Amino acid sequence: MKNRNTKQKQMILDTLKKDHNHPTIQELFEQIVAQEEVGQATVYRNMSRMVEEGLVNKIAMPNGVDRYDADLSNHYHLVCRKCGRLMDIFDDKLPERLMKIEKDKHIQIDNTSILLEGICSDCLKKEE
Amino acid sequence: MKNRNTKQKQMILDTLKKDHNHPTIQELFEQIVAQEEVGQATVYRNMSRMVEEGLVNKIAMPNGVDRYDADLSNHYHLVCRKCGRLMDIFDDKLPERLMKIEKDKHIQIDNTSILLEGICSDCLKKEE
DNA sequence: ATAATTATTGAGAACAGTTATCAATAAAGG
DNA sequence: CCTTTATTGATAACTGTTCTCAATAATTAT
Repeated sequence: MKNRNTKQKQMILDTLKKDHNHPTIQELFEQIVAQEEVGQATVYRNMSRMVEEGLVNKIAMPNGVDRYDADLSNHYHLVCRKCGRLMDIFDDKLPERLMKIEKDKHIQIDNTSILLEGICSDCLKKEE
Repeated sequence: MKNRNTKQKQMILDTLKKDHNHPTIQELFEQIVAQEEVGQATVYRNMSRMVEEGLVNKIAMPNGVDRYDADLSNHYHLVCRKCGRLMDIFDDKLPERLMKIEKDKHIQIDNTSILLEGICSDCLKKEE
């Protein structure tokens, strides 16, 4: 008798799945509270549990608060220092290289987080 | 008349350079205070400035407090979930791949942080 | 169905790490 | 030296997160 399904938990996951902007917990909380009564402790609790369960990914940000991502596909992120957005970066060769490292260095890699800091393509275009 | 040299600032940088365990600010503070009078606000202030100046790297940890690194060479990190240590990972092919991504995606990458989570070679050996 | 059990919730207190405040100190330059 | 002003140290304030605990509600047993 563990890990019950509650409407709050479902609401939190649904909200994150719809939000493709890698929201913080506070941002998630605001969206959810607008639709339904939820305590923010509940959002914190469920988020960390869902991260443990692998339902959701946490993105540790260099200067600030963690962000969350319901997209579990193998991808990376770029935080743009112009517009501040966190963009998805997909690349199929990077995982191969990481597997090579895993073998060469005799380590076991369970999770990879790659955070690039720089300027996104949109902002680069505008600069010209 | 900006950016003066103080003995505190020097002390902080020296201490970080000697500590190869990617200490947190609190850990740094304890080491420094043992030798000399320093306020912890001073350590916080100088660390964030030194990160801005590029003298030092900040490592955003997934579950917890940021760690710092005075080794500016191009390398990555593995946090071991057995021993908890943060190990350096050097690989010369990864930067090439990232430069390829930079070109392909039309983005500008100023900084790359790669944090692998898993088990270090020492702990893997012990497990057998 | 109904009752019993217990995981989950919500509100707020507590906590940890970090930043801001401000008078005192001490670098840097004249 | 003397002046200027960046930096320091102590502490208060702040922010994001976790903890506490009684109330609630999801599951299991009756």
